Amino acid sequence: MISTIKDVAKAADVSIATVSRVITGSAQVKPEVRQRVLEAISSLDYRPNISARNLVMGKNRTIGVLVSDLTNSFTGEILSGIEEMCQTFKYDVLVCSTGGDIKKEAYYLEQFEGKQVAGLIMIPWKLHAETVEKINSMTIQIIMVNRNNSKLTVPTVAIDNYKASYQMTNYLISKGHKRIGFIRNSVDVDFFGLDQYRGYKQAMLDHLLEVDQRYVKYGDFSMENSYRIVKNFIVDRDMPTAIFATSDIMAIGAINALRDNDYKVPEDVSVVGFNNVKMALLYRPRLTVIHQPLYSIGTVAVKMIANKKDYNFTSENRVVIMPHKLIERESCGPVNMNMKQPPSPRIWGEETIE
Amino acid sequence: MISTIKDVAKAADVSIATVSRVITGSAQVKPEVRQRVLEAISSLDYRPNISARNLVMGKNRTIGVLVSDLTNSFTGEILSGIEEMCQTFKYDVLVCSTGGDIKKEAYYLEQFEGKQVAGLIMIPWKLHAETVEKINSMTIQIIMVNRNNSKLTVPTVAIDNYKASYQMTNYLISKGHKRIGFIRNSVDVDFFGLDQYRGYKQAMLDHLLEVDQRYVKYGDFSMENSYRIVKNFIVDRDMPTAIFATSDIMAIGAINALRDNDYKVPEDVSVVGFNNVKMALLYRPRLTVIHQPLYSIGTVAVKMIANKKDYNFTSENRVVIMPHKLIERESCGPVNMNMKQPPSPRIWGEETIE
DNA sequence: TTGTAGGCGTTATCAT
DNA sequence: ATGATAACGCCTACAA
Repeated sequence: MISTIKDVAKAADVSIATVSRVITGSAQVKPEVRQRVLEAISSLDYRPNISARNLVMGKNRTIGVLVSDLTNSFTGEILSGIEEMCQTFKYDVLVCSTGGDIKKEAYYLEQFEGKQVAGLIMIPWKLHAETVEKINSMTIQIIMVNRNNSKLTVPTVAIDNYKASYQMTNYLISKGHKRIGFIRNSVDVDFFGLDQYRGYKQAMLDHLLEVDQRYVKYGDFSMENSYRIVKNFIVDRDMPTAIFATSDIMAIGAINALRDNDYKVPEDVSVVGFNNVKMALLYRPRLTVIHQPLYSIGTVAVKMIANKKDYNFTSENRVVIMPHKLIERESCGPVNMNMKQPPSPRIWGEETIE
Repeated sequence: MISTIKDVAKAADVSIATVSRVITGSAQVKPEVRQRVLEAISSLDYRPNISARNLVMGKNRTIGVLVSDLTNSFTGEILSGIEEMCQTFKYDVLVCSTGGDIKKEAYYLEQFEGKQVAGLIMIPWKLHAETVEKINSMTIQIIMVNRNNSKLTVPTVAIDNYKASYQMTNYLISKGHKRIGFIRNSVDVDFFGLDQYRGYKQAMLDHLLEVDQRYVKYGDFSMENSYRIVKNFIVDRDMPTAIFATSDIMAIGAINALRDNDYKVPEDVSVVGFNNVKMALLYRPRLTVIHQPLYSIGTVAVKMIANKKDYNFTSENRVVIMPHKLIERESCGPVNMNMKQPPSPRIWGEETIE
């Protein structure tokens, strides 16, 4: 049987008010009484009921996190930062996963509102127009992670995707590449993919290079899709000399497609990634990438909720930009002018996870 | 301003009891009244206060999850199963991460007890003796995932690590390997590492093969450590023909060390992994592994809490065994009797994540 | 079918 | 320093 504050009061022969004082430390209690209470607590194995406490306190020390995919290490690394910072701020972390399902997204948004969480951090794959509207009209504090959009009015943490992409494209160009494949994401209204594409385009333009739409493809963050995209480059016998994938997993998919067809990376084709998840370093060749401070992004998101006043968000001043950097590793080299074409395209099975 | 059930009652001109009835559906309400209430709810944008509801219902629809590492995709995949099943059972998922810190482990165990969660699922790296004791004496329902121990008295979900390991070792032997390196984990009292080692040993014994302790090493689930272990095999000029790593990441670390020194996998040395996280398939060569149904393990853990009575746990009958399988891919081949030794061991930098 | 009222376990505001 | 007691928002007998 679970014991309540009343049981403790009875056992220690004091009022419940006194018990409450010793557990909250909200007021002085005579040491000997305090001792009696403490003993009663431990002998009865008493723990305060959180629901009751939250109810009377009118505040919910929990932060909700709404993610698209928990198995993704990108999510995991941000989540890790969120969790750590919540520990220091004494927030509970409530996690829900949508799998990218827009219905679930709407449902959980309402659930979280019902729970009246202290804040909600969203780590979505893509931003649907309907969701954006809903988000803007929510009464709870929402922080958007790594996604942005002109219609959005809630605070956001992200890197400067435009600059990062511009920088990486410049780097590729500096290595002599002119035909640069670009695997982007998130059609829709999402600024994530848009900013990255703009950065790529501008860098090309600044070097008087043509943006050839045959080389600009839409992925969906999956390795399978980028594998297919590169496979089509091979089938079409029209391979760019470098491929800029806007996620590490997509970069790996691209390299795998290349390798499975006897292209060498980076000798024949250079491939670069985006994010710098752990796998970017585990994979061989190690990926040259744009590094995003995922863990820090998570911690900042929590701070934005905990110290809302300090940030003083307005509709103009609502996005916190985190630093990124370009990390040179092994998957990118100088352009190879005489890239060999394989004798003939092969037949491939699709890659799937058993 | 957040509205309560009273506001709704006033707006709809009924009692709060009636409002409560329409939101819970616990009793019949005249359709027109019901309609009025519904309208009031939506116009006031009312959401029931979860704390109040939980308080009066005397139950806490939340399941705690205590993990060691959120960035690990092993954790992510189990968590994903947990989350999904919690959705269907209408549980909230409260996540805490310890980073393997035993103090934090104890702290969170108490926190969860205080919250009186419906159940607590633990996904630890290793099982410390002190923790085991604490776990056994807890009043809340705990489910242990993927770890076991003779001292433990709480329900557990896991695969049969002994059989899995036995099977994999047999497979290696069937490929002609006799000198098989084994990278194990979790010293302590943990059955996880122990069972796997026993399986390896038995398979060797059953084939009259010597278990050479020079080839049995302790990793810590990290890629860095297994990299170092294999590097030492090279330095010692004493390389087994196959390496059985008890986690995929450690297998990748082993392969990377091999590759960085011009050993070919699987031509020169075979390497196999354990778990089958997504990376096992993304990496090249694709890893031959023991597959663990991580997602299902997560779902089962939740079911064990939700349908506790059905499982009828006793101290003898407390572990639920999930099916595993051996998946043949590319990282393991027949033994190479004439494995070349590199001219001389090189100097390596340690692998670190920036 | 609907309303009244008691109680869930806490915290906090009064007195004392 | 301590003890009554009134909230907190909700559910549910019990009455009407």
